[in-house]
Amino acid sequence: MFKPVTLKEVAAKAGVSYQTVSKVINNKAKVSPETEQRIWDAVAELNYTPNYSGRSLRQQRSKTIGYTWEPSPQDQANPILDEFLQSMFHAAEGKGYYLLSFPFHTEEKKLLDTYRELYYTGRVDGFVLSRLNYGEASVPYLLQRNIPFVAFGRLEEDDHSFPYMDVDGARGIAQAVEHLIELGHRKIAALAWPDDSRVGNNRLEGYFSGLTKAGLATDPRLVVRGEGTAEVGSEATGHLLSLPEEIRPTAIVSMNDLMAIGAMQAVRNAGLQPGRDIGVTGFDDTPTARYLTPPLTSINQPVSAIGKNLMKRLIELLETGSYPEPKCELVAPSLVVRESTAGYRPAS
Amino acid sequence: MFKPVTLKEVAAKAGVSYQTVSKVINNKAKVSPETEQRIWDAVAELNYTPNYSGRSLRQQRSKTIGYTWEPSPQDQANPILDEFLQSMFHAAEGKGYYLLSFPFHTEEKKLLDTYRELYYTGRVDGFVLSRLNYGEASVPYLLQRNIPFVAFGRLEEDDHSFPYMDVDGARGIAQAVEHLIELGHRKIAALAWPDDSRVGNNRLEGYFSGLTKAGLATDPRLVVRGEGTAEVGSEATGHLLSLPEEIRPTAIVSMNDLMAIGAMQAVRNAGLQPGRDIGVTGFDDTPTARYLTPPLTSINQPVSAIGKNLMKRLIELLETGSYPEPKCELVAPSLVVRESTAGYRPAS
DNA sequence: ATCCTTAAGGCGAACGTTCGCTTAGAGAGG
DNA sequence: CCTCTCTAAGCGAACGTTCGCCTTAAGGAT
Repeated sequence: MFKPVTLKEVAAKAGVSYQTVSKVINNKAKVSPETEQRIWDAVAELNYTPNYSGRSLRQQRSKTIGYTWEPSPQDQANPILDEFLQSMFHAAEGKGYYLLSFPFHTEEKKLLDTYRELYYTGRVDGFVLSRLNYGEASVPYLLQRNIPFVAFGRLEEDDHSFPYMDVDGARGIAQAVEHLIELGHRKIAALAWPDDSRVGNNRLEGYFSGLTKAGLATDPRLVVRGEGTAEVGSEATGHLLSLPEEIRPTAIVSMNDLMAIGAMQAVRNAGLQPGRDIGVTGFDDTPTARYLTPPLTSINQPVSAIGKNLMKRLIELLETGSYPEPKCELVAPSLVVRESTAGYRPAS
Repeated sequence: MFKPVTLKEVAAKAGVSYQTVSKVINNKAKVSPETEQRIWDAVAELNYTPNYSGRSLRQQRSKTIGYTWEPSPQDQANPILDEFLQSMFHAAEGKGYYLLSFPFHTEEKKLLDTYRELYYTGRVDGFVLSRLNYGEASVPYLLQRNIPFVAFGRLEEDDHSFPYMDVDGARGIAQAVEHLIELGHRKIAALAWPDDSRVGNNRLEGYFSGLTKAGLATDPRLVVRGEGTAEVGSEATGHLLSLPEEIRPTAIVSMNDLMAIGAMQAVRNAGLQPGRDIGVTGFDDTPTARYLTPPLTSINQPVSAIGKNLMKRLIELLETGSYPEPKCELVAPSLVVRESTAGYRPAS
């Protein structure tokens, strides 16, 4: 391919041993100023670039972080992927680290094998995980082998066995609930996920706590569970709107934007106007949210901050051997109010 | 970190020289079946994993491909990123290649420097570029240094100086135009991009050719240019709808979905119904498209096929030294018809 | 004069591979 | 019985670094 310039050539040009050149380059040198200058000149003149393989072979570290993620279905762009990736490798760059991405395998064994191979071949020094769910096999697998990693998301509410950062989903939904109550809503329904979703359960918790905190009763009939798709959101909302007047909700809190989109469709189908007649909120603040009719009130996650921080901490773990405190951290999302919760006019 | 298992340990266990183990592992061996079995047993027992740095140092290749991309603004998710990345590293995996992603620098010198560093340190063997535009400095930079790369997108219509795959944007827009003509539209407008966009110009060309082919006259007053945002789409459409009756368009072809979203808003603001009164089409088939009211007719790019193919070809280039024919390839996008072009009732 | 310290830089070794040449031994052919 | 060929495996070298110890010379203190 290309003729690599090596330490030896630089050394020859500068009239020193090649090990001395190495020392100068790595700032570990005891050298006279003149020699140092000669060496730097030679480096510049030959356009010397230290060879990565040689370096990592010697140092036994790859300065590379592995990351994989579950691909999104076609109708549902991953709203945070771009931002998350960008924030991570920007944080990594300054320290000389890069991000290696690799295929996500749904088959568990294959996925774990990929982790194993990447780590034990020395291609990566550690991993970033994301979107964890109950029973995620990767976590114990990596922990058991002492493979360094950090996660965006957690497994159990109070599990501090591995370093992570996560969005306080309960807090976010609670904010949405408070916002609706402030607008005058009293009967608020929730579109929730199946109860095998950790993230879903956490968010739903915020729904209950938000209501309770405001002194409102919770009603199991107002909580509908299903896959987080527009279709499910629409059907569930149709059902909610058909409830008898005295319990029929005037607002709907969804655990993600997609369900909220379905909800708004169902509201319109029922001849009602989202926002004015029925308040609707989402979660994720997908780019789509602002282009819906009406624009959707949603909850935005501080993705960049999380990516940057996770990377910074992982690198610190790799370089110092210990993870900085706090090992686990929750960050608050922020409510973005749009017209889907504006202009509510209580019927009574 | 971890105690790596080396060839020598395997060799000791199998009672052969370590070079022989290497040969067996790489299938370059002339060894007796029994010895081979002994070696494989030892490999399995010790859980041997060949060291990546050692290998790539010796072979002078990293089996890694670099990729960077311009981050999307927050309100505008990159509709193809996930699919493109996934398709690339799935195609790469089988051949033992992985994808290294790194920060995109808007500052040209810094970007080129990153390319240079990654290549000359031997961290990557080549690159994938995407979203090229006129005067893209990376292309000549890489060509001049003989750094291997492939591109998603081209620079000039008939430039075959580097290998690429691209979507035939003109063809896609022409399809949209044909579709509208078939529905009975005769006055069709275009929301185009500024003329410094190669992609935009290419797509716009399809608008003209589509009209011409159907024997319809083109009218410069029906072509509005601007940044590809919803705001611009909306304003431009407002302007188009205020044109005198005899030239006022009944359909609007946009160069991307975002402008089409704006267009539909403007149509509704004018008291008209997108689809029935004014046909609207987009480009990109973003996930948003199907959740708009009404769902947006758009043009879908075969992203996965492109990613897979590009990667396959780049690897072939790297391993054989020559790029497979055809060096440059255009692929046709497909029109996805939805309600924004359904139910048109000519006023006359 | 002798000893010690310090600055400046040399040098051998090792990180884990793969490549290509060499060699030992067995069997075949004359 | 000698030579040739072939097979199975060994062996030295090299890929480009970094690490830690060693050497040398100069200078200062005693």
